[in-house]
Amino acid sequence: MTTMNEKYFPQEIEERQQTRWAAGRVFEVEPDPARQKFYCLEMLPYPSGRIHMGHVRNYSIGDALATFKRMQGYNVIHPMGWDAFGMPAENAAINNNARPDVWTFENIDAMRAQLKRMGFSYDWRREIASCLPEYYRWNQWFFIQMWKRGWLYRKNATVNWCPKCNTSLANEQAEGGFCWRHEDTPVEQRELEQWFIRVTNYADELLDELDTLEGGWPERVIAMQRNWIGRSQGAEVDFTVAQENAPTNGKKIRIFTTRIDTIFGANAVIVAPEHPFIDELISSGRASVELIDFVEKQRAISKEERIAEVAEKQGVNTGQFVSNPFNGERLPVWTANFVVTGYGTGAIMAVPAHDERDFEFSQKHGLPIPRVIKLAGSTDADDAPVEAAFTTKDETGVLINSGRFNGMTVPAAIGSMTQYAVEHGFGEAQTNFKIRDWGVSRQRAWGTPIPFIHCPKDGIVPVPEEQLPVVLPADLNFSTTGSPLAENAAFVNTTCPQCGGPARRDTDTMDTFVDSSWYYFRYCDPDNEEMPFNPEIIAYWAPVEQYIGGIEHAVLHLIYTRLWTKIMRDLGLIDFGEPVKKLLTQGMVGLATNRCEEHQWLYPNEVIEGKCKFCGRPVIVGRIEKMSKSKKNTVDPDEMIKIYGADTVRLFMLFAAPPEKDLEWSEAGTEGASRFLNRVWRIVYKWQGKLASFKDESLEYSSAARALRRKTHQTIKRVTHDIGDRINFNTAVAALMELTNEIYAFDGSLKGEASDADLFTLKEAIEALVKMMAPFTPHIAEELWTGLGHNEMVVASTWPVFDAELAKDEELEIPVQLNGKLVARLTVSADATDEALTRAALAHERVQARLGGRQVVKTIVVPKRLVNVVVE
RNA sequence: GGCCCGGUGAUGGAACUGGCAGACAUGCAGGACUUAGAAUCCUGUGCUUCACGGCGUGUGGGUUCGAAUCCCACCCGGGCCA
Repeated sequence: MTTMNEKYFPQEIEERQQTRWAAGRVFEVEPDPARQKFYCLEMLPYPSGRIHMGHVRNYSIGDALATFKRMQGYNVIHPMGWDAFGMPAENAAINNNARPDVWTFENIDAMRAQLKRMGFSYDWRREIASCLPEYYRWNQWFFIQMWKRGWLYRKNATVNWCPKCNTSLANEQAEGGFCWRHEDTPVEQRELEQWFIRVTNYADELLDELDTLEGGWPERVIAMQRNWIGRSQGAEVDFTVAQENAPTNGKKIRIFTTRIDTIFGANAVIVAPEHPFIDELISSGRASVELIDFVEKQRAISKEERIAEVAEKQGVNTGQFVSNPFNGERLPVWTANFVVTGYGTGAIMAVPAHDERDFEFSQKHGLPIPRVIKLAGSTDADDAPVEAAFTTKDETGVLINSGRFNGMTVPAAIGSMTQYAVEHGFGEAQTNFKIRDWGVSRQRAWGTPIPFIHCPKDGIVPVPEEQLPVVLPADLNFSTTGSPLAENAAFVNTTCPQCGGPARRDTDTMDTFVDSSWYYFRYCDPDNEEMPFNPEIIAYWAPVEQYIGGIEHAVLHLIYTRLWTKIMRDLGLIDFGEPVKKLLTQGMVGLATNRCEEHQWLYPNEVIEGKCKFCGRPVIVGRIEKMSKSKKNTVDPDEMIKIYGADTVRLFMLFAAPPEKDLEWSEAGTEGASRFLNRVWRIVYKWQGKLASFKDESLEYSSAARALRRKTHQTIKRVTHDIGDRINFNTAVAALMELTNEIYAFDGSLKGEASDADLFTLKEAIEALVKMMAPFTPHIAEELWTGLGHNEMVVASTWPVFDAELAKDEELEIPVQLNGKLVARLTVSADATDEALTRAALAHERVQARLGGRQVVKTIVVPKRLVNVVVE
């Protein structure tokens, strides 16, 4: 047993305890069917080189929960790894002539050391790095399994292309027409042959199973995913091109609509600029100069940009006509920027009276705006001009000007008009999704090679599974404008596994979201060389009980990983479809920005008393923003650890705000956290060695001792609830601070020699306090635990259990209200009856004085909480 | 425009189910100890008033014995979608 130092030296004890945990292997776990498991998972970092405060917060939250659950007796798996493929490594290779693998592994080593300095309770034996062939071979294996089943395919597609990344991007990575990594770089459109995973097979399930996540996942993440999947039920209808329009006459343009009930109000058919109908017009020489010009311009702009709200609704009349299959009406065919391919059929019918975009478009181009829906009970004439689009879709809308369908409500008309279209052979019911098949090809060198071979004779042939992994060459040349992988002859040139003739390897690599779609399954069985993981082991550890990460992954990673889970289920590897039971999205760590007129953005330590350190000019303080290097509003976790120790940094992160809210880094707040730890240290130091073990039976407790015991047990109850049920660490820490204050008060109240009962009371309070600190500040808790004479580790000890009898209040302070306004407080024994409370309240002199003889109408008693006297 | 989340002291935040608004912490003020204190300990601290008291959870209304909490309208901030 080490004796405690009088003073708290965090750096010294933190190193000692980290060594002790590693030697004791206390965080290393194996499946144990006799114990209940708990999978605590935090989003794995990209190995950029340094941990930032966002990571520290994310992992401090996860670690607090992991330690708590461990102390509660769960078999807790708590792993960490590296999302190690991606662009920064490649950029380092290009700019600094570094090797991406070397650069990445150096970063991993540096960041692992930082995480270890934080003292997180990871089972490091399970660490994975997605750039290692031992990991990414299973990405390749998954691809081949999917290919065999037709879930992976190739097609020509217009892709979002970022000229800075030199690669294609998924739709999710190109929102608003800009690259997600280069917010100032507009995305270009390119036509490429690409690999796709058939997400649409799973779209219904991805949407419907969101319901099962309610309660466990934040509502807004569920809402974002619902929007993203974007299921819309409607119908497809064929419009036939009019006879006089040779050579396209008799052809059909198929449109998608969710409002077939409004088809009598259509005034045009609008096709996307990419629609084959436009190509036919152009190739047959029937397109006007204006049309060709418009189409060319639109095709160069990303779809996201075209349909952005701010974009003006633009279009050109093709000069062609179609007939409305419901009433034979001749309608002009237009093309417009707000209709795009890839969604529905790439063509719509314009119903200006009942669609806002169509209304705006028709007004601009002077097209007629007939109304076909009337609000039940409306007195508007059926042919009155339409002032604004009217989009009611429920039973209150009734059809007018719609022939035989007049008088039907909107929902009824949708059903019967769809049926009519089916019966007459010009349409069918159709469900569309906004979510696209997942384009997984990237034209990058630092990623998982896609394991296929292009043979001139046999076409696309998967690499035989026994030849996996297809390893990235180490000698990639990055000083090229093209693809380093495609230019590496030794990699590209191979032989066809089927015919043995010369063939070329596919040179695309996988989107890195593939890596992160299943990494936490691999943690459970990280060294498996036969399979991605052993299903029996996964059956024990998965699914994840608690996942913690940033809200920025609400639709990207978190949809892909749900998808991948369903794919793995259908491959027979697992027997469930949802990987994560509870999700916590933590808020960002922010700090106000500082700017000097001359020296631009300044780091916090470059500002001295509101002035620039370099030139003395007053600093312009900006609003609180997410910490970022570009604005220099960052604080380096390592520096904070050097000054305050890891425990203080962790404690501040957990105390300053509830986990899902944004948090402002504050030096003053950190000082406060540090002060608390010192305060605990001093009181434990004072009493350690004196708190010999007593049985508490038959001791006589003073009222002060009874009060402290009550506080101890109430605190255990509260902290257990705050961590376990609410995941609210800030209030849990506040409760521990309250307990500490009470211990100080009790200590100060002791006069002369402390009795056995006093010593027991202190021992009980201090030991509970130290144990409950372990999830937040494990190093100091461990050190104090040792100081208190325990040989076992506190992180391996059991969570305290409260005694309901001891937690009960002896007396209560009951507020008395008069008509809901506070007028007095009663101190009564905890078992006072409602009648006794009422009598005491009415008898109270302040109540009597305020009553002034008025008649008491009634009294309301909330048992053990309040009395309200109601008068006229 | 639609949907969602939020608005509480000087500051971060607390108040779990409609029941004492402001726990805990920061900051500030005062005191103790000290050669000294930016350490530590103690006390005070929503606003207003000499006081009794009055007023207070973005604004206005409502429900209720009682509203930070529920309902309606509005203002402001953030997010997602269009």
